[in-house]
Amino acid sequence: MVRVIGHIDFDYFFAQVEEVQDPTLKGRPVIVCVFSGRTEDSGVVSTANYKAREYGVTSGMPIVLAKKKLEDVDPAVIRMKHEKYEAVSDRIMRLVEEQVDILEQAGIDEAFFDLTQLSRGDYEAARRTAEGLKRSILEAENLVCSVGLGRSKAVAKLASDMAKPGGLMVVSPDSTAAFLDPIPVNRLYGVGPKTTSVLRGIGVETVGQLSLTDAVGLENLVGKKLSAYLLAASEGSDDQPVVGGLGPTQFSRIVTLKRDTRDTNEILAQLSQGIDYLQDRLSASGKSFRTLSALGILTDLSLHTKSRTLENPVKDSAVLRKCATELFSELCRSVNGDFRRAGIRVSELTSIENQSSLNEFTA
DNA sequence: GTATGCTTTCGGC
DNA sequence: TTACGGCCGAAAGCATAC
Repeated sequence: MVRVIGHIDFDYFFAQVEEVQDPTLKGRPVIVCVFSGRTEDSGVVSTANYKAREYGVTSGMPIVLAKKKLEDVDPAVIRMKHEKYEAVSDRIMRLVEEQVDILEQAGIDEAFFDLTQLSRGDYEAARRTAEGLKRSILEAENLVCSVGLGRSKAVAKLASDMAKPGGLMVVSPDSTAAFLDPIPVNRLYGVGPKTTSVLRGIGVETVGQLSLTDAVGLENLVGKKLSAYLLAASEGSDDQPVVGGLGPTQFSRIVTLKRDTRDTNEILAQLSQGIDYLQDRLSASGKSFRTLSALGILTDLSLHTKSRTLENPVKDSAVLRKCATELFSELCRSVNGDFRRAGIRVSELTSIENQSSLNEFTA
């Protein structure tokens, strides 16, 4: 049976949550900002509502610049409160989960879902379900979202994107080819700048052109595995499943330092709470990590990292601290300038149950 | 040579 | 004129193994 996959995306999520909580904000430009604490207004815009975007404000823009662009129009400048948005997101995700076969959360403000069983492959039935979803979210939380339906995760995601703001786009199996054909190849999952430029080299700019590419020639160019995937994806027929119950695959903490420095001890002191936080998250989720990375962002905003993968997963806080110290020491030695921001990340997470059963096998 | 795993960097939100 | 976060997962760049 042809699958029915959905993607849901909460529009300008953080700013919209703020609007719902304070209806007097509606109609005004709203920017939700991360303040780094360096100086009064140092930091960036995380999310801008559509009114603010009309004046050229985008996410990632320095707060000072956004304020300048909005100086004549009385913007609401709001400090980001992540826990608040997370609570709203959790409620919405649970609401959606009740109405679909499987839900796969993909970040705080988006998720994939599978409606194949529920709709019995009928796209009109699925459309009604999607409309019901949007309605229930509007009734329960007053929040607008965009939804896309299609035969694969990639198609569903592209469709929800095109449905913004606040719409629903259904790409039936029959209309999939026509929908995908004009889309630039770099919009496909798995296609970054490198692959895009390789494809451009053989005159392939759009997904439609990709689907007409000679399989053998493509294989010689990008390898067997990627070429098979690309050709499947170009027809919307890749079969990546929607997987429920997945947690995050990495935890990280990054801070803006009190002052620029390349002193290992100074950096570690300011990251100390962050390390504790990662330890707490590991414990709370029952995970061990195998890879630890030290991240540093120089004053020119360039990113530098050092990472280490251990032979076996660990959850021990002493190991975490010791490795972090060593990695930062190496990182500081390897760069020329001073760091403005520093962070730490644990990845290659495994749950403790898996680890013990693995030990039984390897013992 | 192709697949796999690790490290580093990139890009989206 | 400049200004500049904190996450996440993906992509690319390698090294090594078969």
